[in-house]
Amino acid sequence: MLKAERHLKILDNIIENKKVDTNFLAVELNISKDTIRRDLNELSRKGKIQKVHGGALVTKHKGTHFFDTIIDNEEKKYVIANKASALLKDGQVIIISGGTTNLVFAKTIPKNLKLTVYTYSLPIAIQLSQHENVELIFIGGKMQKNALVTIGLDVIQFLSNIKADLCFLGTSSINEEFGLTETGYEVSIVKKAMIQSSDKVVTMVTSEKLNTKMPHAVCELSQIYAMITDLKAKDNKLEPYAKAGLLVI
Amino acid sequence: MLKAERHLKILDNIIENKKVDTNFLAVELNISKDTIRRDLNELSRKGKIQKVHGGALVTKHKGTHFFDTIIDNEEKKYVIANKASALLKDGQVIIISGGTTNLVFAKTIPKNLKLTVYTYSLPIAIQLSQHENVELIFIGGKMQKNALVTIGLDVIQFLSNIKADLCFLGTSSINEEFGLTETGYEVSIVKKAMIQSSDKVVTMVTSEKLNTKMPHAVCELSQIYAMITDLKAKDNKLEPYAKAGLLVI
DNA sequence: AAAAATAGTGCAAACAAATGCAAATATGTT
DNA sequence: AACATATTTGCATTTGTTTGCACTATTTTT
Repeated sequence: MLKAERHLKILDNIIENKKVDTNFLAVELNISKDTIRRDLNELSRKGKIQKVHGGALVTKHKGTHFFDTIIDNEEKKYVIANKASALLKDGQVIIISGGTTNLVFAKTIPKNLKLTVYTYSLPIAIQLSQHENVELIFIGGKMQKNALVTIGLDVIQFLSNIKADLCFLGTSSINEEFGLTETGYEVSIVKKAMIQSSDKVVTMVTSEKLNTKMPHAVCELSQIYAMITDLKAKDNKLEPYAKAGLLVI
Repeated sequence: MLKAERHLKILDNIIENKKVDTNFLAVELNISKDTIRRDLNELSRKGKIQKVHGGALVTKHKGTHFFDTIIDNEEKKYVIANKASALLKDGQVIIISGGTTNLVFAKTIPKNLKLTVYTYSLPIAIQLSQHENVELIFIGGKMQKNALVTIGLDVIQFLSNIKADLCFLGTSSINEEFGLTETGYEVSIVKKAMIQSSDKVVTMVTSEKLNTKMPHAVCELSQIYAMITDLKAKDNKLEPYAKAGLLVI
């Protein structure tokens, strides 16, 4: 059986049952569990399914509400988010980009902290609208439906008029040589603008995105103030970044 | 059963009953109490539930259930929304203001209609992000937390640069003599700007708001093209408005 | 204050996932 | 067709997770 054919069968199965089980598939499709796992990894990377221990689930579990969207590596993201929250101080003006890491970060921001927050992410705006003490400014523009963030000229223009203390960037990819890179062109442009509008840039990276590279450049390592990961600060995977002068947290 | 699957079931259960009981779950999901406890701990760490002795409770945040917020007079609003949707045509550019009537309206917009929609309401943006064929532009600015809409100079400025075919206004109050009026000053200003930016203004009014008045003026009846209510078009409560030249629907 | 119920902890067994490797298969090039 | 190259697959090994059990600690009830 062809790999692509197998993938389709797996997807069918997952849609029908809302979940799928590695062992079941191995028997059903008559192939080793290893291969099934590799298939699930691949489908998960493409965002078609949500991989979990023992199998996978449909990406959007319909019927659950907005905040319950399944978040990849949620544990890791909470680790990162908590470290990030520790950087915040009363009275700061910050910019938060999109992505699930930032969404988790928004959740962990202490409710008593007085902040001014700029964001262009709809889910983050919703989250922060629950924070009494956050003055929230939403950066308007054309909505990108999949990511639920605004993009385009309006966003860039808006950003060009503000100056924040900190900018928290969720990160597609980071790499010693090329710095931050993004999958999408438009998002890369917006992130550049965010960096221009902030004194210090903090990037949040889950460990599996370390040392990867995407097509669209955002910035060099030298422009980044701090990098937060789910790893211990002295993990030797992080050594090159510390050497490059980043504050590794 | 997969662990992740179990977690979803627990969440479903908890949302339905507002609470959940360790023993019950152990029997229901056919797994040891130890595991249920571990599950509850994990979900609690993620902030999805609130753990208590013997089980767990829902974590309630205002606005958590965006799509099922309690809507006053929901029936009436669906009547209005359906009439409003009938006015829409492919290719139109429309502005939608805030409020629950407009939220219901957004829900009833046919998914196959190609529209460009400007809005400054977070819940409406979320709703419309589910509509494949709607090009959605969010009008940014400072968020007003209670109403979940943006307000202020940025909004006015943004509106001054656009020109829409139709503008759908949710309405606080309407009155033969004073026209549309609003509770809040800032919202009244924004609505004025919306009217300026549109060829035609459609106002949606639930019948109990007819012939009432609020402190801040928005516009005269003469500036309105159509008024949609939950009543029959020829209901005699609506006669004065028809006489004033409005298209009463 | 004792009894009952619930919760936390450490442990070992079962199970699942990641990794490296080599054989098998597919793909591209001359 | 023959060859080199790349991809895919299964296996063995290592590493990490999950789970029930026995035991202890804590909380609730009587």
